[in-house]
Amino acid sequence: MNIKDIAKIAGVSVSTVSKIINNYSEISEETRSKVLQIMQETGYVPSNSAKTLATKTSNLIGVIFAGKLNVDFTHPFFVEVLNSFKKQMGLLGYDLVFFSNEKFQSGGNNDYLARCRHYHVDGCVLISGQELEPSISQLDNSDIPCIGVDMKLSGRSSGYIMSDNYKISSKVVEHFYLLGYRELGYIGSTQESDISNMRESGYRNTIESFGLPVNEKWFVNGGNFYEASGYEAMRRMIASGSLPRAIFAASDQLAIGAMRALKECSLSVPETVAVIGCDDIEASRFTTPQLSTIRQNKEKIGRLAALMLYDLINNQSETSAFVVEPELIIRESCGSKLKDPPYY
Amino acid sequence: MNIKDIAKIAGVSVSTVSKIINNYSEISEETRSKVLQIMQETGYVPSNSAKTLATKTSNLIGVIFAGKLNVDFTHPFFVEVLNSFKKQMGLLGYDLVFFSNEKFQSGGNNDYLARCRHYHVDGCVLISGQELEPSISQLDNSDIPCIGVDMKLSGRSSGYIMSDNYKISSKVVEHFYLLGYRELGYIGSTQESDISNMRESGYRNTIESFGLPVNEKWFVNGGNFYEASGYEAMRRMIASGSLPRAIFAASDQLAIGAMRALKECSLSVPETVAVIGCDDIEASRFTTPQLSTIRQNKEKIGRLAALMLYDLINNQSETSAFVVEPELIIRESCGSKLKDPPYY
DNA sequence: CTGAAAGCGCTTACAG
DNA sequence: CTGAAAGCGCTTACAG
Repeated sequence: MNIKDIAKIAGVSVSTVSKIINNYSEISEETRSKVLQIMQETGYVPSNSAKTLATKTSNLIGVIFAGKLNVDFTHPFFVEVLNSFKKQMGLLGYDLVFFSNEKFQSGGNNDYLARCRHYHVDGCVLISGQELEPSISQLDNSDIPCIGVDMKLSGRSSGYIMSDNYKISSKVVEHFYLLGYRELGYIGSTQESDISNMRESGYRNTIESFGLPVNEKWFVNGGNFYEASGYEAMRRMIASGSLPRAIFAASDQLAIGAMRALKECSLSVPETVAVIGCDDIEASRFTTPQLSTIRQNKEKIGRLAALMLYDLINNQSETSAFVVEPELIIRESCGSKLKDPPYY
Repeated sequence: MNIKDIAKIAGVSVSTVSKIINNYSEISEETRSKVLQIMQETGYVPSNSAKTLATKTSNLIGVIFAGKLNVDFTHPFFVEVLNSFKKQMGLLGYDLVFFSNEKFQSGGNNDYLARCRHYHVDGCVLISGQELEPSISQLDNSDIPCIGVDMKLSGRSSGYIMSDNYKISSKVVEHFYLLGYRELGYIGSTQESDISNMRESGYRNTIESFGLPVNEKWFVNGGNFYEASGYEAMRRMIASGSLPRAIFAASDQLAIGAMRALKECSLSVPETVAVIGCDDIEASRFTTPQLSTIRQNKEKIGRLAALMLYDLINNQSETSAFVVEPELIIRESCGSKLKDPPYY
C-alpha cells in the first residue's frame, strides 16, 4: 500500500494525496476528507525513507554519547536528562536514533558526521564524555544542528547547555564556611574530565576568596566518577595522615564511596568529616547518613536541550548557550542538621 | 556527493559502485580498490533512506516502551538491560530508534506497527509495561521480528525473554523458611502488573507448599513499583495491627519504601521484620540495613535479546523463549547475617 | 567482471 | 483547486 494506491482508490492524483498528507491548505475540503478516510480505512502509512530521500529531512534526532569514555543509559544524571529530552522531542514530533559506539571503539575514528548524513538526521544531541573523538568537532563544525549537554560546542549551528560548575563549587564552599568548617577537601574524578576540573578550580578559587588555606593533601582524584573510585581516593587521603573537616565530591557516587571508606575507618560523617556530593542521584537519599548534594534540574535541562535543538532546526535561530542554576540539597552528611553544629 | 558522482570520478558504472559498497564478490580487485579509495578521499557516505527505499531494510531496530504506563530511561532494571542490548546490537551493525509515546498518550492508540513500517525497522524490542495498547498485539502478530523483555509475545516472528518470576518468589520463600520465618508477607505493585501478579502467586504457592498459612493482611499492593508506594503500603500493613515476620517486596524500591515506614515506626529491620527486595538496583547496596534482594543478570538478558532478535531477522529462526535464572543476593535486611539468627 | 535501466515511494516546482 | 512528470540516491535482475 503506497501513495499511488491511495490516489487510485480515491480517484485523484498522487500530488493531491501528498499535499493532503502534508497539510497543504489549497485542497478542497471534499477531496481532503475523502482521501483522509481512505487512508484511514486502508491503514496506509507513508514511508519515511521515501520522504527523507525526497526532502532530506528525516524527523530523526541523533543521540551521541561522546568520547571514547562515554556515559551510557546507566548514568544516573544523564539518563534523566535524556528522558526529559526524549519526552519533549516526542511532543515536537521527532523520534530518536541512538548511534552505537561499539563497532568503532576498537578500530579508528567513530565518524559521527558520516552517520548523521547516512540517516539524514535533522539534528543531534551530544552527551558529554571524555577523550572526545576528532569527529565530534567535525560534527560540531558541520551544518547539522547540534546541542551539547555539559559540553561546549562552538559550531555555527550548535548550542549547548552547561551546568554552572563554578557556582556548584562556590555554593558548597559557602555552605561549608557558614557551618564553620575551615579545612576543606575535594575528591574529583580525573584530570581528563573537564567537569571535574571545573568543579575543582571553582572550589579552589572560592576557598581562596574566603581567605582559607588550600591543602594539597586534601585534593585527590579517584580516576572516574564511580563509587569504587571515591572509596579508593578517600582511603588514600586517610592514609596520608591529614584529614580535612569537610569534603566535596564531584559526584554522589564518589561521595558514597568516600563515606564508606570513612565508616570503615570509624570516622563518623558528619561529626568528624562532613561530606557533600553532586548530582542528587536516587541512591543519595538512601545512604546513612543521607547525602547532602547539589541538584540540577535534569528535567529542565533535557527539555531546554530539546527546545533549543528544535529552534536550531526550524528557525535557524542564533546559536545559544544556557547555564543552569544549581541547588543545594541539605540532608544529613553535611552536618547542618546536627543538634550541635560546629558554628564558630 | 552521491553514488553517481563516485561512479563518474572512478570511470565505472553506478552498479559497480553499489556492488563494491555491498561487498559483492564478483568485482575485480583493481576496480574495487580504486573505487574504495575514491570513496575514502571524497568522504562519501551512502544514503540510508535511498537504500531503505530500494531494499526495505533499514538497519534500524525499534525500541518500544510498551503500555500506557511504561517504564522509561530512569527505570533501574530495564535501563541496564537496554544498555547491554544496545551494545550487542551495535556490534551486530544496527542502530536503535526510540519511538516516543508522547504524541499518542493523550489521543487514541499509539500505532506501533504503523511506525515500524514508517521507518522500515528491521525488528523491534518491546519493554514490558502496564495497560498495553491494542497495537502491541497487532505488532506482535505482524511479520516484523519482535522480542519481548519480560513480556510474553506469541506472534509467528516473535520471541521473548522472561524473568522466572515463579522461581524468584520460591527462592525467597525458601530462604525465609530456612531462616526460621513462618509468617510471610508480600508487597506488590498493582493488579494490572503481570510481573507483580506472577511474583505474588509464586510466593503464595510456595508458602502453601511449605504448609505455612497465608494471611491476607500481609499481602498488600502499593500501586506501582516505586519507593513511595512501598512506604505507603507498609504503613497500611502496620496500621492493620498485624505484622508478618518477613516481607518480600516485588521491587527494591518498594522494599526501600517499606523499610523507611518500618524505621519510622521503630520497627527494626531485620530484627523485627526481615525484608527482601527484587532487582538489585544500585541503591540497594547503600541502604541501612543493606537490602537483600534478587538479582537477574541484566547484562545477559540484554545480550540475549539482541542475539535472538538478530536470528529472527536474519535466519528466520524459529520463535523462541528464554527464561533467566534469578540469584539471591544476601545482604543485611533479611537477617541472615545476624549474630543470633532466628532459626527455630 | 561490468553496465544500462527500471523501480523503490515520496515531494515539488510548474502548468492548467 | 488539481495533476503530469522529474527527481531524490540507492539496488537488482538482466544482458553482455
